[in-house]
Amino acid sequence: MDKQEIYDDLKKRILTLQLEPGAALDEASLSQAYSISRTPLREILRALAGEGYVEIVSNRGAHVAPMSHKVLRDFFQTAPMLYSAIGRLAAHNARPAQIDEMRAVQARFRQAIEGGSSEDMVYWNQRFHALMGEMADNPYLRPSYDRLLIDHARISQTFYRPRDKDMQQRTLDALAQHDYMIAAIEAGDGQRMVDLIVEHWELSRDLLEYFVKPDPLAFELPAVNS
Amino acid sequence: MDKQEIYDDLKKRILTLQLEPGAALDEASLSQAYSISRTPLREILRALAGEGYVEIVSNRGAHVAPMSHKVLRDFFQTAPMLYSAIGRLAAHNARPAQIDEMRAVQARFRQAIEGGSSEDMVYWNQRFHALMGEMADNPYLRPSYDRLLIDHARISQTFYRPRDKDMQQRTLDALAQHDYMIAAIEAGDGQRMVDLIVEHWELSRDLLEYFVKPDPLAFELPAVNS
DNA sequence: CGTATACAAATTGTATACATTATTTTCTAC
DNA sequence: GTAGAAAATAATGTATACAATTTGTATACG
Repeated sequence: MDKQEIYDDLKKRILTLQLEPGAALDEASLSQAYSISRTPLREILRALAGEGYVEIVSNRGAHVAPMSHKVLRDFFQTAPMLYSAIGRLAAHNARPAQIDEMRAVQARFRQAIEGGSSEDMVYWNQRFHALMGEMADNPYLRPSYDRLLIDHARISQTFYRPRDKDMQQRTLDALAQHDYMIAAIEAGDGQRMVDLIVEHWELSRDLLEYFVKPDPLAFELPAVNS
Repeated sequence: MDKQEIYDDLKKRILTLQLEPGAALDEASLSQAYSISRTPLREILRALAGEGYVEIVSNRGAHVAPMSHKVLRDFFQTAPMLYSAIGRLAAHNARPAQIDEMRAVQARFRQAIEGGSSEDMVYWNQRFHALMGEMADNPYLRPSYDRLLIDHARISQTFYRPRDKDMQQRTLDALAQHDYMIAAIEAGDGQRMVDLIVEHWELSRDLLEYFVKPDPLAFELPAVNS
């Protein structure tokens, strides 16, 4: 494995929760596992920290970025705005080669759904949306957007129930929405894209909010939307 | 200078254009200048790359993040949305200690204006807005917001004319708006904050757009809001 | 029995030497 | 004299050794 592959491998393991949120990333073990010295491994960890996959505290090493309760609140608060903005820009700025690549990724996503591998599903879905971020071609929005995608992948993985019929149907709906998105991007239709993104988000959000109880005390307290 | 100080020093030099966009950052020279070895210096450069201050290309070293024409277009397209979102959140989430710190920073900004040092002005204005980003306390929005602030500082510095009477007046207006913002944050008034941010942005934008021609072709094309 | 302190182990941080990749210069062929 | 290739130079990338910091453990003391 060269440096780039190690980098991608760690990303994938974090996205698929093979490396759990908060898990310690020991430099010595990792460098031994990947057969490189600590120096380049440290640089990889620092690059991952810059993208939000990892948190580093001075003299206390690197840990997989945690998923606290606050993270979930902020996630639901922030995602719709950024997803819409990225979607609109993607429709305006996507290049033909990128659209081809998106079709290829979508095909892989479809395969993963048919194959029933939830890990692959989460990964190729993530690749689909990451590619949309590339299409948007806005260097200011991307770092935030990509961070949202990291946690979106991890949250989905956490709550996914492959045996649940309802959830299977929702997954197929999401797959179909992806196809419509590709069409909207190809047509350069920004408004259509925003509508699709909102729809897509609501599907995802309803699924997640079913499992996420933002406040465990809600049962004992009056139900107030703060 | 310890590692953190070197890190901060490089940030400051990039923000104030002492290190120009695109300038090469040679590892050997820098490590010698700061009296540390190349290993920790490389880590600093990689951390700066993660925040958008620096761009690193494999085997070709680090350069100060460039300021292309496209960057300017994207900047004007993206800033209003993120600035408003951050402003609203800051009003909702600011903690008393942060408000105190903001007052201190604002005092320094006022001093810089009175002292006439454009470098200090840009720096303390940047600190003011960066602090607002901290107050907002949203880990997803911050990386994008901070990147916008980097280029905002650099663009301002590029076009600032300290002798221009009109520009001096606008600077004083901006200073006053900062005071109103502190009041809005203290009152927890998110909507008031958004209004102030929009006003503040328009002041800044008008100033910059006077110098920046985002699209030389616009003159020949019909004026369309795409 | 709980707490504090001193020592030991483990982990991260830094410096230096060496390897690899880019770039520049120089030489040769045409 | 120019173009191309080869060598020299200079840069970045990696490995290893050592230093500093943190964490864990044992023991002494209240």
